[in-house]
Amino acid sequence: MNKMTTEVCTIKEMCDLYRVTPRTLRFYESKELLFPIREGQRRLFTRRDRARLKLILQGKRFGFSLENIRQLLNLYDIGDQQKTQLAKTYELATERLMVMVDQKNELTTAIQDLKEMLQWGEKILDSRGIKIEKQPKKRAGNNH
Amino acid sequence: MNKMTTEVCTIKEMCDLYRVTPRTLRFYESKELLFPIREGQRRLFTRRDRARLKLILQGKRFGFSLENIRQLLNLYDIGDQQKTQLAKTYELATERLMVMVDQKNELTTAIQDLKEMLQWGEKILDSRGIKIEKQPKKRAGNNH
DNA sequence: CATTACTATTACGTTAACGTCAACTATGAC
DNA sequence: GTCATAGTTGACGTTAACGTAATAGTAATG
Repeated sequence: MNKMTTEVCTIKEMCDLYRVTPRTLRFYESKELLFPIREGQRRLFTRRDRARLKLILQGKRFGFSLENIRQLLNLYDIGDQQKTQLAKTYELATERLMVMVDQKNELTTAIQDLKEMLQWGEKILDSRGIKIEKQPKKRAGNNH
Repeated sequence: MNKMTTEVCTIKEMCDLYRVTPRTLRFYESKELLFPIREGQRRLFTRRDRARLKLILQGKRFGFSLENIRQLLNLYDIGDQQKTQLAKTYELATERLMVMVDQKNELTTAIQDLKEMLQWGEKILDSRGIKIEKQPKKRAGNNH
């Protein structure tokens, strides 16, 4: 239609933009999460695909399964047409939120329990004159 | 030795005591997490096995992998003999704790983000006159 | 003796989300 | 032509922690 090639991007550009692998994008397409158009054989990802991918990655952060995300994206697409769809999306998100809150609570108590065990261990070690090396603030983003 | 059959218990008794399946116990044995003695073919779980199983289940709560738990149990068994082993256990637990804290933080922000999305959704739904059914406080501990 | 209740071993199935590899195709540079 | 680069499809591999048969043995009970 026009020359704005930034309207679509290749698989590699997508990978660089969103830090995913080609395999991931093809996988998402096979799962009907993305619908890149084809230029011959090649995939070209549109603005819509980019928007969807953003939502997919967000969804993963929230712990939704890909299948769940697919459903949510479909509801999104239908959009305003059916009110009930929006409510359904809301409901799914609410359920997910409750699960996450539960997980957080479990994690909180588990952390507490483990901390107590560690304190107990410190006493034992200390009573035997073993020194505890305090971890030197492990660096995040360590490339192996 | 004596008549106290409560010293050891059968696989079924173990299952009832710790709410696991026979498959799980056999699996743990195959992974060298448990070492039941044999009466002919049958497995008999000793006090030691019960203690280990308790620790295994605790470890799972903390998110340790079974392989990790196996190593920890081995260190436990060796016990006082080698000081370094205790320190190693302590170290592993500390690492695990840090991972858990990270997870909790991620979960906390994810929850926050999702809550914001939900509030946004509520406004949209509200502006369209769609009523939101507040979940009737889902019951925890629901035995299916 | 037959049935029922447990148990054992072996081995393949499950789930999610990709990774890895092989074999091919298409395109542009030189 | 041919080398390099990027892309494609297809299919099998991976990981964890068991689940699920299928088959067989053993023991107590009626």
